[in-house]
Amino acid sequence: MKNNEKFGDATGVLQRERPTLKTIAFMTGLGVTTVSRALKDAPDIGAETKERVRMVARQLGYQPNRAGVRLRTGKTNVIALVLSIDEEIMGFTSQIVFGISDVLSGTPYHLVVTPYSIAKDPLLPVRYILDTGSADGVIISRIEPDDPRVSLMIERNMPFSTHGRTESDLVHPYHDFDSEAYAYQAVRALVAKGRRKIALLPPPGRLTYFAHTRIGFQTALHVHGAEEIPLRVNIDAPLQQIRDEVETLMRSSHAPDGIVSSSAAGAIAVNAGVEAAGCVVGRDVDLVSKQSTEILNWIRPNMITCFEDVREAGRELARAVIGRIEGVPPEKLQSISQPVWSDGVFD
Amino acid sequence: MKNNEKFGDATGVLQRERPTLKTIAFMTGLGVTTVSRALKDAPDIGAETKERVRMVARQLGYQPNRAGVRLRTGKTNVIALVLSIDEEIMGFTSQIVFGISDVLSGTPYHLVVTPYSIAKDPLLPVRYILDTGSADGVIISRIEPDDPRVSLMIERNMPFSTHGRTESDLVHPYHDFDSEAYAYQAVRALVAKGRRKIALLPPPGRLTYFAHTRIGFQTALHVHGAEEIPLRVNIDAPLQQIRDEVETLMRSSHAPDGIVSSSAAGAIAVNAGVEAAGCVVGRDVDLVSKQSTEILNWIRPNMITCFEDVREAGRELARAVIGRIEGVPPEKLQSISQPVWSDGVFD
DNA sequence: CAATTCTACTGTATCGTTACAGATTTCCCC
DNA sequence: GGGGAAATCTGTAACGATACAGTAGAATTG
Repeated sequence: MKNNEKFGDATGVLQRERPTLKTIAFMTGLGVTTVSRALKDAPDIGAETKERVRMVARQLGYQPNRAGVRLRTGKTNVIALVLSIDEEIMGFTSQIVFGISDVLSGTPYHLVVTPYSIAKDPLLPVRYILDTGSADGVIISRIEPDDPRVSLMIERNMPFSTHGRTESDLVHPYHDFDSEAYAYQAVRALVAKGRRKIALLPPPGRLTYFAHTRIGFQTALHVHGAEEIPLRVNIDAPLQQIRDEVETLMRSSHAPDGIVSSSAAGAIAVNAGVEAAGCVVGRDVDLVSKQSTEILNWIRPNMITCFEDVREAGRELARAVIGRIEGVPPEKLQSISQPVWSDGVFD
Repeated sequence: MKNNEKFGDATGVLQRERPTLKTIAFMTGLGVTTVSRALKDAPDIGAETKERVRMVARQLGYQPNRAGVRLRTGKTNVIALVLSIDEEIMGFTSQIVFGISDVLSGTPYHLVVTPYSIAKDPLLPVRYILDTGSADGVIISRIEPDDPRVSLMIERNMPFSTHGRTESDLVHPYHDFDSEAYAYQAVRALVAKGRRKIALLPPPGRLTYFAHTRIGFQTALHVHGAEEIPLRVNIDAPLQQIRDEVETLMRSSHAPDGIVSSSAAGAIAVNAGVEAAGCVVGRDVDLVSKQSTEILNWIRPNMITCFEDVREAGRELARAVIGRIEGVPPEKLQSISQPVWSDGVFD
């Protein structure tokens, strides 16, 4: 018996080799197939046998060999997170990674991080994953209204979820922050403070939530009778450029008395610009921003901030891909999180 | 011939199936083994054959099936990054991930992120990787002087690199920031500004770089004739606690006139504490911090800052593990990065 | 009680790759 | 021209898991 090579050492010394189905089969006296089926609770295996197999497996610390499963079934047990390296630096990435891990840690899935540069083709990493079948599910961010990655993955039948929405009529799982509500409420908060000349530091125009932000912003301006002071940068611009642009604006005759920023890093640059122009946030101008950590409040307590729970977003996204892998219809895997304003903004 | 099932479609329509060695073997008329060996440039394959195989492989967009390789050879082509979820929030994690990816993107390695909580056993994730053989190499951080993960991985012969050093005599690859130099130079900078009563917000005492930091700090105090004002928190404490501690200290009779922080987030809390006590950084007290983004300078331009290039650290760490995997001796895979002070600190 | 169905289990082939032990052909040398 | 080495190439088995098509024996049925 060939098995003996592996099990012949009856002295009881350290069993170094990693246990496989064969090990369990040998120990229980069953066939490998039976063991395999017993461990997945197949209906054609006797209850007592299952129990016995499970006990031995537990005792040996058996963990299925991922390569074996993957080769035979095609199931990788991998979720790929496709990240832009140009993503906001301030904790966004780590929070989303940790959020995803929160959920995956209770599953057999591993998280593979696949960064790309928006300077190159954003389709590349997705194509790679599709062509090599290297993941069971994919999470992407920086979604565009008609994102080619979304249509590609749907066409190729790859489960995925997106951080952000598209605007095509392709139905897919997503999690998104309600940027329209955010912008609307931001303006409302400024108006409540008596501000009427309001500038917006928006997301890049390519991304879907740019439109959401603008709609909320403009609606609120209209409803509350405020006026937009145009600003010619977005949050993807270098901080220095945002600062300079804001400084110029603040020194001009049409300086805003309120500014809404779509990112924490952007708000920091805006604040620097305001101060460079000799103004003070909270006195000459009010500044609203969203943030994924509490950092802004530590820096300038009189900034008006709302919290976007990116870690929870990560959790939602992970739940969504897994749901999709398990066959849940996409329309049941969509969620939108609401802005949470810090104390005192709205009462 | 069984192959025909796969290649019988002579109409030339879409070759959807992913190509394997068998595909190439069929197209070139060679054996599977030959193709395999040709692609790895084995010496017993004819030059012309190799060329032909490479051409066909390229043309088909052949990519070796990772599960096949892994099952047969045990090589996973995976680097595992083991991260504490309690890691500094401000971009540390993302920078290190992107740095590692910079290097891995030119290799067949994928990056798997494995977070853990320091509340639980830090050995767990490492043990899991060792027991399941799920990576060819591991990167860990938050290194302790006698880190059990290091001895475990050496014992089990798992290539790894560490962000931070140990103090045992186990030789292993690492990358570290020179915290001793940082603390020394930080004190020197404060003394140069006329400060003499200096407090330190150190790393947690468990970690190796706590000692490095303290040595640099105390040496500089001694050399430059300054005095330590004790502070009873470390950078792992909640920001609120740091703030309160600093505020109390600043209000006391033995308030420091200089503070050195070992993290950017810590510096923000320190600054808040200083201001809460009615003092101003740059006037009543000078504050030195290191940071991995430029954020502090945007917030409080008169903080004294030095830059720790965490992304480059990620690159170094990735190069180091890969070196180790390829058999480079560990002592050749050690590096220490020096603090880079912002303009004007030292001239 | 023979025929059928059920229950519980098992052997074989296979996924894609590579290690290993040949096999075939050519070439060289004495 | 026979022996042997060198140069190329190839078939088989194996890694660990699972799909599938059985099989043996017990239970049920008419």
